[in-house]
Amino acid sequence: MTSLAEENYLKTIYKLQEKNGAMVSTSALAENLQINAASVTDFIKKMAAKKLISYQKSKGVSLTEHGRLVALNIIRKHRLWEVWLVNNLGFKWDQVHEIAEQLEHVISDELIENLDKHLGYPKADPHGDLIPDAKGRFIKNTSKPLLDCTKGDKVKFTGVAEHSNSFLQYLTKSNINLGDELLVEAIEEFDHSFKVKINKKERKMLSKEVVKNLLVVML
Amino acid sequence: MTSLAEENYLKTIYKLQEKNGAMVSTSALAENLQINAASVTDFIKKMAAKKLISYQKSKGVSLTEHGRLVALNIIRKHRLWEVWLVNNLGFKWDQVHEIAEQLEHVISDELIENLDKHLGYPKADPHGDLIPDAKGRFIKNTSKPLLDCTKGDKVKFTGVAEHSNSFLQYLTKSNINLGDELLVEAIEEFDHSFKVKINKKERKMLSKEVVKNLLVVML
DNA sequence: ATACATATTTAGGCTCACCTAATTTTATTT
DNA sequence: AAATAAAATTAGGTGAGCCTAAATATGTAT
Repeated sequence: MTSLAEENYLKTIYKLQEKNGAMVSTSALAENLQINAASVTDFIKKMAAKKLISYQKSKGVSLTEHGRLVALNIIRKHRLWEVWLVNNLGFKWDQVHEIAEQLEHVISDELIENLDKHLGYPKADPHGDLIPDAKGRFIKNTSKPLLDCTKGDKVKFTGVAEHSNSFLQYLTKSNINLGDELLVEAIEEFDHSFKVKINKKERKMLSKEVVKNLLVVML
Repeated sequence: MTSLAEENYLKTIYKLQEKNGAMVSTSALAENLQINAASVTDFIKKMAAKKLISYQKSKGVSLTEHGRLVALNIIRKHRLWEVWLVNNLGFKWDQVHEIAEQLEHVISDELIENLDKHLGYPKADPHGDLIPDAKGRFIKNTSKPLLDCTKGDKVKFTGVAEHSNSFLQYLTKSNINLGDELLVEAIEEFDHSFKVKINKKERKMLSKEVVKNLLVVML
């Protein structure tokens, strides 16, 4: 029903809408999909005709309710596959994105439901991103950037706001892992770096750039 | 490197070569791929140019060594995924083909090696078809059709020569499963049907059409 | 060997998802 | 408000992988 290209457009529009609000521009789409803007204009017209998105000429696109559900289904599949790759196949969290980008397009509702069951109905993927259910619903998310915390806060590291391999690998080699307890011992006023205690053991300095991208929940 | 279409052609050529000998005709390919013969002619020319197959005009095609290795790699992936679907996700042997047809095209050597390991390096898929290793090598296959057995033979059911859902479902509802021990108690001369004892318990009559498609090894 | 049937190839065309170059629209600066 | 820059669209074109219809080659029966 929806082609590979359509699925990739929908997923990208969804993510850009999450990040920047309602309307997604042609150029933002082109940039993120690595496709020429002229091609994007072409394609979004066809998607609008299929009622996957609504398109206002020169103003950008947004997902229709239908398009949103299709996008969430792809995201659901992507994240479930990532869980499987990490938990069952021994991949690291910085190795699974590309593979999941392929697996997410495999079509079989039964496969996905069986996979979900097999994995124990996980609520989040290896990066802490929440996994929507088959109807596109998320559990409530109470996480926020560590940056928003203050001295003395005790929190749990539950996700990342930045998914680049360099950031993920930085965390891995710093031995900071999902689920770790972080205690904010001090915040340097000058550069907004944090001194944190990890799992009641190690102390670490984290730059503002890092704490901005660590998502945590209060303990 | 190889496209989805190329992979499907290679796989189909491999299977037809296995079944009918060296040369595969345009029409056989067209029929099996459900593609118009004219399109096939077109496509095989391009594949020959890429040295995936050798093509003699109006005579048919055969795999080059390179093409054969690519084909075996797809088959390897297909069969490993089938094992996973049945052993880990709870699918039945008649439900996995279509899903594996999609999964087999996912590209990641590391994924396949990790999957192989995760599954415990299986030697055969849920239908008893042997799984080639990463270099395209099979273990030696000693199976033969039950039809070739004689009265008194005690054998193990290890595979099927016919993969249609109707045959697989017939076996399932007859409670005949891979690994079962079969004892040939009698062979009816008239219609070549077999009377067999299954797992030292049940007796069953099996038509010639059935015994022809049951692959067994001597015990 | 000729006629006929079947298989294969050639020729021309289509859709999908992309492209470049040129044009138009929108936003920003002066 | 006019000039300029940036974004978006239009127009025309490409390759992959398919199609139909027509032409040619191959195989079989008489």
